[in-house]
Amino acid sequence: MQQTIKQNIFEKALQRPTVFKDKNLITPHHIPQELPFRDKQIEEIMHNLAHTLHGAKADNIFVYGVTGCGKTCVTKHVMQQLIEFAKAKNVPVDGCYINCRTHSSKYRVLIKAVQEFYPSENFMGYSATFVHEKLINYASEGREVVIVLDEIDMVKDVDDLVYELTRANDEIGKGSISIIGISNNLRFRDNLDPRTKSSLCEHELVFPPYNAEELYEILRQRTEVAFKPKAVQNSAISLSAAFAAKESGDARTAVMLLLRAGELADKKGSEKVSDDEVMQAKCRVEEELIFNMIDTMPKHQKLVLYTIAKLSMEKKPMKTLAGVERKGVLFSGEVYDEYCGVAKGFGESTVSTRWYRQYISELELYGLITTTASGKGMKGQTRFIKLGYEPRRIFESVEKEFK
DNA sequence: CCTCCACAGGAAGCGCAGGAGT
DNA sequence: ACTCCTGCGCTTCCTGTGGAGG
Repeated sequence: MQQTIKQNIFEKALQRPTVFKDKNLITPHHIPQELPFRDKQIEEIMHNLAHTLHGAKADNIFVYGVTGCGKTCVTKHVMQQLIEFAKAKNVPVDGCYINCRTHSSKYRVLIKAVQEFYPSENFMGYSATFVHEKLINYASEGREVVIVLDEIDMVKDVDDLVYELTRANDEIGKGSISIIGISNNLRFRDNLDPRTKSSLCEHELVFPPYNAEELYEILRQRTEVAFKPKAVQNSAISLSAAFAAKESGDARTAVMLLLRAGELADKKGSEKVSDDEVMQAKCRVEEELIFNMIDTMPKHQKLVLYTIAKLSMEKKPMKTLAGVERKGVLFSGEVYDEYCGVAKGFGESTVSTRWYRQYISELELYGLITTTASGKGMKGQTRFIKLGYEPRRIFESVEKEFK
């Protein structure tokens, strides 16, 4: 006997009420149509690229500013507009966007660019000269080509790359190649070869970080399109903006915060995103960051952190050493001894005390622990170590790995 | 005052893996 | 395919520091 087919489990997910109208519009990858507070930058890039529409080479531009200040968004936006316009007017202008984090050498960048211009062919494995020629040929057909190199500081042989691309213009008769380099590393520019610097930085553009009011406006605009009407309280937007502004003026963080807050509201079945959800989302985003960080740590650093968490939880009655008050505060030497025991327990070797101290300084740098130098009343010199985060969560997450 | 303790942290060097050059 | 080079993770060794104790 056949039973009636049960409702598909995903049906329930679809029927579930949500605060979102279109969630895609509030992910950090989405490029919005409007880019507030960046008119000046858009104008400047646009003016420069407009030369290409008259059949002339555009200046190379170097764009820099901290993460999440709109560099990539603005550049992509202007490029998109340029190419759309050129296509509509039938002007031979073309361009491509390359993220140098994934294409981190001259060769890989060139391959990627040529691949964009000849999508039907495969150039992987061809010699660097061949790829170079192919790119020149493409421009020589009378095209003004603009290549955007995002995170350009990640390219190992960046001097070679910029030299080759700028020099290519000497070989091209009609047509040109221009570069837009984007970086959030402010020192990168100063470390460039002087010749590279002068050719890449014909035009420089600085993107300042957003302040709280600007972030508020950005979030408000995104909320309007991504969330259902009145689903997000104004105070929740302000709070997200304030958190992000305090950290670094990073719009990406602000957007992520609001996205997570929306997801939390959905999970709870709430129709509104309030301050509470934003606060919780902030904790979650922080937690995600912390656990990602722990995830990528070397094994023994994890064990050291685990030991600190373990000892902080145990809160052993202190060895009465000159009456030092001890609330979750540990001695450096004591942690090392315990760590050796813990490592043995897991069947692991141990690192030397020197390297252990290195790990401790790093953990402090990450903000996972705080240390203070021993003052009076202590024999010799040591560091007091205190965990800056709830020990149980760390303890459990690391323990899972070694069991 | 000298020595010891219990560390901090710099410098040098070692073994290894992975990439570049030939 | 082979060697050479380089960066990384780590150890060993060393010097420095400041209170405790003889």
